Amino acid sequence: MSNNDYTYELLKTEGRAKRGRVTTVHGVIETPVFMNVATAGAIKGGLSAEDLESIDTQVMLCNTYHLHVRTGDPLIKKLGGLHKFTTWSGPILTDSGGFQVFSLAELRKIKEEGVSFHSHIDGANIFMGPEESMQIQANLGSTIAMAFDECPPALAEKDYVENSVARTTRWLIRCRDRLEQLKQEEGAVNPHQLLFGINQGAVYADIRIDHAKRIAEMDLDGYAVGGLAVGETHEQMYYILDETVPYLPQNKPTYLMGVGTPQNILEGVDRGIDFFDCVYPSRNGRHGNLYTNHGTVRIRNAKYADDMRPIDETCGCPVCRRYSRAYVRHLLKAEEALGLRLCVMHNLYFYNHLMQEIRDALDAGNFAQYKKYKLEALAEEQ
RNA sequence: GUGGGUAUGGCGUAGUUGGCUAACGCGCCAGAUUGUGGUUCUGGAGACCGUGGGUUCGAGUCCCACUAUCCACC
Repeated sequence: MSNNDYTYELLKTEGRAKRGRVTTVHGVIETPVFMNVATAGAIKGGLSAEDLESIDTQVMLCNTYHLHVRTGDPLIKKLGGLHKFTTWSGPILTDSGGFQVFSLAELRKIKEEGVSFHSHIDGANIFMGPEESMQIQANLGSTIAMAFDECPPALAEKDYVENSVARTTRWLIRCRDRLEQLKQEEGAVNPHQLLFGINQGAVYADIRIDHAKRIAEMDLDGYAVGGLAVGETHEQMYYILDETVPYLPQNKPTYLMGVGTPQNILEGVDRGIDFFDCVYPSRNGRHGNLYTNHGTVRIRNAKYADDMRPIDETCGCPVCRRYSRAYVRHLLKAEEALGLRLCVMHNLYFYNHLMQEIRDALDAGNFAQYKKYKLEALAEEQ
């Protein structure tokens, strides 16, 4: 299980907040970090690998399920793996497909071996379990593979969640064992591939804690908290993090899956989270909802038609350094692809830069102060 | 000047043989979206139907005049 090319250094703490540094075969990740979501190997909205470099992206997140059903992981392996294929040479994390599978599958189709469901592309029958997910992720050769888990609905009954979490634990053991085999096979794309386990348990703190203890014993490369931001309140999410994260190893990266708003991220960092990812910056960008250091800008609104200021006068991103609100608005209205690209670039830079500010604050030992200031600034009206 | 056509929310239009709180698209405004089933979804505001008369129980729909505008002709 040990991996000499992989380290997590805990550089500094403030309360439970962690400032860390992850070293992988694909480069260093300064944490806390926001991973940029590139589901099918590219950020939606037309961003290239070069664009990601220009907005200080550290980690690209790709999706096992999507790459499996379209193009296919065997072909990507044949072409040299996901890094060579996309030309993104930095760290890549692949989601296991668990989340998609459970949004596509009926609950009764879940069995001990795995899940059968229909492809959203052509309706083809697909079966995916721990071994299948690991095989796909090994073919892709990502830096970090995620365990195949079940993400129960937020409103699931407690006895359902208990059974589900027990199965997720058994699946985790199978994931670990299968990935170890795959990494040692001749011609493995990434023999140094890392595996993160995923904590589940919905909003039941006792289940979460038992599960966290159980998977912490497995000495995995990192630990995610999954199954949050799926319909529960923010208070419930923060409560679960308060209760659960202390039982995950402090000397390993922690990852809050699918979260979230800038506010969610500040609260997550405060509770000991290192990794985040979310579709918000890219999706909101495509919809013309832009983040600034002083509230959000709905760039499609008429009041920006003759506004020659940048999207955010305090932002140093390539978009704000050059283009005006009026022009960006015009591009969206005219359905020019460049409009989407600029909006998504700005929003991802905003998130990446937010994480840089958070790391700077942790380095300086004033995260608490920074968080208070930032939450107020984010709540401002434009 | 003559003949013909058209006048409906900011814009473009639908309104059946006159019949319930005048519809739609765009635009505008406001929400939603959290390990992406790829320019999304939901809601809201806004029109005394060019003006003035007339017919009728009832007119955006029919009649008259006026005004504006378009086309053709002189």
